[in-house]
Amino acid sequence: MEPGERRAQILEAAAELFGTKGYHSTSISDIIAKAGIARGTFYLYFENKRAIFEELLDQLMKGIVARIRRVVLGASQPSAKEQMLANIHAVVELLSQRRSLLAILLEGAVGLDVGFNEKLASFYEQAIAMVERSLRLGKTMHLVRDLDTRVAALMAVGALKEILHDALRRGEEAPDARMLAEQALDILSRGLLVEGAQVS
Amino acid sequence: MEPGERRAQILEAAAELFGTKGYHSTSISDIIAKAGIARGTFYLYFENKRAIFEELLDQLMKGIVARIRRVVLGASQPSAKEQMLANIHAVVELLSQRRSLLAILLEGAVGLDVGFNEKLASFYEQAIAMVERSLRLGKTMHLVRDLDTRVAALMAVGALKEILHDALRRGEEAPDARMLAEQALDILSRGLLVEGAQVS
Amino acid sequence: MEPGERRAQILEAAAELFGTKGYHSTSISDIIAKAGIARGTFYLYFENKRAIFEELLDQLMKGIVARIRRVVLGASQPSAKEQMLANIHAVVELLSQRRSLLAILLEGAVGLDVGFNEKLASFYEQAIAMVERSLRLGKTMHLVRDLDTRVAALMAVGALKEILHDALRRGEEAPDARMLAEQALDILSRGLLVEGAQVS
Amino acid sequence: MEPGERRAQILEAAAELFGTKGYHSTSISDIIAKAGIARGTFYLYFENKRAIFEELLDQLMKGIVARIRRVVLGASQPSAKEQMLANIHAVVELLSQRRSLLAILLEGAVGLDVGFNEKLASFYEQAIAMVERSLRLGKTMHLVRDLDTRVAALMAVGALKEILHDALRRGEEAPDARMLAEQALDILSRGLLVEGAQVS
DNA sequence: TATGAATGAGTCTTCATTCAT
DNA sequence: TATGAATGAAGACTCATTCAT
Repeated sequence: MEPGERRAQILEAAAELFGTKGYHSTSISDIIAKAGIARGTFYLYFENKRAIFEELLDQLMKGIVARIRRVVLGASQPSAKEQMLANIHAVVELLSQRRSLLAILLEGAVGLDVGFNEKLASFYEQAIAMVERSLRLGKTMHLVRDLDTRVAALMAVGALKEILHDALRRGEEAPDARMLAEQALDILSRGLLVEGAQVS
Repeated sequence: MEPGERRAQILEAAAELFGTKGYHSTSISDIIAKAGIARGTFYLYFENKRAIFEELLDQLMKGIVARIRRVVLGASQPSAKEQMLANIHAVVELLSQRRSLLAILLEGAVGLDVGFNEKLASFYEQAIAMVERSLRLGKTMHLVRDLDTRVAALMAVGALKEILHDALRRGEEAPDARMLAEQALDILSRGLLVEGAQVS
Repeated sequence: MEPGERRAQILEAAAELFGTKGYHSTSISDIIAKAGIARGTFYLYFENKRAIFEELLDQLMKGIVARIRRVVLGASQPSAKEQMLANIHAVVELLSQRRSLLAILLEGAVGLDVGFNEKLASFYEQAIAMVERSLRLGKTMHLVRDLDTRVAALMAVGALKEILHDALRRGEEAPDARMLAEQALDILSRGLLVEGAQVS
Repeated sequence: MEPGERRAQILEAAAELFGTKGYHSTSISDIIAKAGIARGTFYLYFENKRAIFEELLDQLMKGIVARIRRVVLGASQPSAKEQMLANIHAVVELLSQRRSLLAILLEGAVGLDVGFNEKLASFYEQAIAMVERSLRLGKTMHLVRDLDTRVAALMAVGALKEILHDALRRGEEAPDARMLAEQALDILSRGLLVEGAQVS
C-alpha cells in the first residue's frame, strides 16, 4: 500500500470514531482496529493521538474556507442572494460528505485539552469576522440596516450552526439542504415578524 | 462545617474546573485539591465523578427553566417585547453568575460518554420547542410571518447561544447584557436587511 | 445499654457476617449497620477489624476445648465408645448453635494475613495432638492397632471436619447429629472393609 | 521471550503468592514485582486478578482429575489396593510439584467472593461423589461393609485432605508419599481398632 | 459513651506511547 | 515499513481508622 493511501485510511477510521464517540472515548486501539493496522504503524504516520485529531480538524476547516466565495456585487454577477445561497450550500454539502467530522465541529466533541478549544474558537471567530465584513459592506451599500454588525454576525453564524446541528441529529430525516438554506437566508434577511408588526 | 456547606464547596470547585478544563481533563485529584479536602471526603458527598458533573448540569438547566416565563399577551401585561427581553435577561444574568457552568453548556465541555451528550441535546430540544410554541402562537395572532417555525426556532436559539458564548469568551469586555438582549431581539424580529431591500 | 451487652451485640453481628461473606468481604460498615451502631462506637469496643475476628476465633476454639473430656477407662466409667460419642456430640452441638463461626473454622473463611492461618493451624494441631494421645493410650491397652498414631490422628480429625463441613453446607437437611456421630465412630473403628476381605 | 513463556512466568509468580499470602493479601503489585514485569504487562495476559486466580484453580483441579483412574477389578488388572494407591500417589505427586497451589485448595486460601468458594465446594463434591461410587460398587461385591456410603466417602476425602495438608505444612520433613499412602489406605480399610476389640 | 465526618494509604485498571525485532 | 509486546504514569475508587464534638 502506498504511504499516502495508508495515511488516508487511518484518518478515515479516526474521523468516524471521533465523530461517533468523541475524542476521549476513542482509543488508539479503536483506531488501529478499525484501520486494520498494528499499533506501531499508527505512530509511523502520526506523532500522537492529538496530532491526528488536529489534522482532521484542520482538514475540515480548510475545506470549509476553500468552499466559500466572497459575495461580489455587479451586473455580471449572480444576485447576492444566489451567491450567499451557493456558499451555504457548498458548506452543507461538504459537511454532509464528512458527517463524522461535522460532529466534532458542532458538538465540540471535545472537552479536551485547552488547546483544541482555542483552535475551534479561532475558527468560528474567522467565520464570524467574514460574515461581519460582508454585513459592513452591505451597510455601506444601504442593503443592510443600521445595526451592530458584530452581534448580527454572531447571530447569523449561531443560527446556521444550530440548523446544521439539527440536520446532523436528524440524519436522513433532515429537510432538503437547499430548502433549508433558502429558509434560513429569508429569516435572516427579513426577520421573524410580519412587516410593520409592533411587539413593543 | 455544616454538611450542606461542604457539598456546596465541592460543587463550586468542580464547576470551575469542569468549566475551565473540561470534564475529562478534570481529575478527582484536581477537585479535592481545589476544594481543600481529602480524597475520601469527595466520595462521602458524591458517588463518582460522573455524578457531580451530572448534578452541576441539572442544577444549571433547572435554573434556566425556572427563570423563563411564558410570554402572555393582554392589556394588563407588559408588552411582548418587554417579556421576551426579561426572559433573555434573566438567563443571561444567571449565566453570568455561574460563568463556569455556562462553558459546560455551550462548549459541551464534554466529549464525554454518550449519556451526557444526550442530556444536553434534550435540554436544547426543550428550549427550541418552547420557542417554537411561541412562534406558532405569534403566527395565529398575525405577529409572526408565515415561516417554518421549526427552522426559525432553531435559528433563534442558535443565535442566542452564540451571543452568550461570545460574551463568555470576552469576559469583562462583553457588552452590557441588556443592550445585547435588545439588539438580538431587534435583529430576530426585523431581520438584517433594510426594509424593502432586494437582494435577489 | 450495658457495656457487656453492647459488646456481645457487635460480636454477634460480626460473627454472622464473617461466617457468611468471609473476613475480607465483610467491612466495618457492614458490621456497624447490622449492629445498629455508629462507626466510632465500634472502635470503642474493639481495637480494629482484626481484633474482633480474633476474639471470635478464640471464643470458638475455647468453647470446643471446654466441651471435650478426656476418655477415661474404668469400671465406674461409661464405655469408651460412649465417652467418645459424647465428645463428638458436644462439639457438634456447639457448632450447630454457632453456625456462622463454624464456617470460619472449616472454610478458613480466611486467606487473610498470615497470622490468622497460623492460629487456625495451631488449633487443629492441638486437636490432632489430643486425638493422638488417646490413640497411643489405646495402643498400650491393646485396643488400638499397631499403626502410625500421627497419621491416624490426622485422618480422624480430617474425617470429622469433612462431616461437619458437609452438615454445615446441607443446613436443615443434614442427618441427625447423634446418628452421624455413631456412624463416624463405627467407620473409624472398624474401617471400610468387610472383615477379612482382601483387596490386595 | 515467547508469549506462552511469559504467561507461565506470571502464573508461576501468582501461584506462589496466592499460596503463601492468600488471595486478598496478594496484590497485583506483588505479582508483577515477583514476575519482574510492568503493571500493564499483567493485563496483557490476564483480564484481572480474579481471572488469574481462577485459571490457577482450574489448572489444578483439572490436573487432579486427569491423574485419577477409576478402579477396575479383573484378573488382568493390578489389585484394587494397587490401583487405589496409584491414584493417591499420583495426586500427592502432582501436589508436591505445585505446592503453592495446594495451599489454595486446602486452606481455601480464599475467603473470597462467594463464587470461588462455590467452585471449590463443587470440586470437593465431585471428589466425594467419585469415592462414593467406588464404595457402592465395593458393597455390591461384598468388599465394603454395609455402611452409609455418603458418610464414608466424606470421611475418606476428609482424611486424605488432612494428611496432605499436614504434609504441606511440614514441607521437607513430611514422610515419604508412598508410605503415607499405604498407611492411609490401611487405616481406611481396616479401621483403627484391633480386630475384635470391643470399645462399647 | 456515642457519634459520624474526615482522612489518605492503598488497590485495581486503563491506555498513550516506545522500541526491539 | 510494519509489528505488537512491553511499559508506567495516571486515574477512579475503597475502606479501615481517627478525632473533634
